[in-house]
Amino acid sequence: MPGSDVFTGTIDLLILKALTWGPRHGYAVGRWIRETTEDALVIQEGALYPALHRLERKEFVSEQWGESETGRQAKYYTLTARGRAQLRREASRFESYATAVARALAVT
Amino acid sequence: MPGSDVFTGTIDLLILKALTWGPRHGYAVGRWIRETTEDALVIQEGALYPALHRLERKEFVSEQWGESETGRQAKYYTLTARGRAQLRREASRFESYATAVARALAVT
DNA sequence: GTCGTATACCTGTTTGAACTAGGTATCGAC
DNA sequence: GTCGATACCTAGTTCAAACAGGTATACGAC
Repeated sequence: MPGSDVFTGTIDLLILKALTWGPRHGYAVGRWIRETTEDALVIQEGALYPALHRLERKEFVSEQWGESETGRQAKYYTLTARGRAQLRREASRFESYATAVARALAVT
Repeated sequence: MPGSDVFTGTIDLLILKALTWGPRHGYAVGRWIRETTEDALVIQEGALYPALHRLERKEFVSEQWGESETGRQAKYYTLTARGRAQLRREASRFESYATAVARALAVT
């Protein structure tokens, strides 16, 4: 993960979160992450699309081609039941992890 | 990062933090991380020692052989000025990153 | 005595996520 | 007509972390 812009593992988590309100296409997922984190997290396309395919292989999301708001063909991703469970697991793991690190950093 | 036990990049951060109170040897660094995070973070030795060598190469820490509390030879690591600066940078990066992710996860 | 456990170090190999750096194509605006 | 935004893709590279071993000392239990 050369540049280390992103902490490994959080991309999947954020993608799953982005899909909690219904199907979204890949490009929109990336935009959602960038926007809701106010540019603090920008997922490169070379990381985003492989991550989506990875999640599809693991059956955390399913794919459907559809039409985007702009009238273009786009691949929509839908959170599966397994994906929803995975999101809960990963979110709680991230939180306890972040808390643990923050606690360690706070030691004086 | 196979098992995904640890979010990439945080090992270095925690090692640097562990050295803020003076020199510590590698084994003690690993123990400190495990103890202060109450087993939430257990750094494998196969990740810990290479990380220490990496930080040494980058001149964030320096090495000195010494005697441990148990009277054994042990390699002590000391935070350099550059290491201290790196710790500040990485700690603040982690905090803003964790905050951004937490904010995204909190969206309803 | 030797057996297990904790201490203390090490590295070769593999894995795989993220990055780099390209590529294709459509559409509206200027 | 070309520029930017949208929308998708993947081959190749990097390198942190995990895996899976290894060495050696000290100490108490048995």
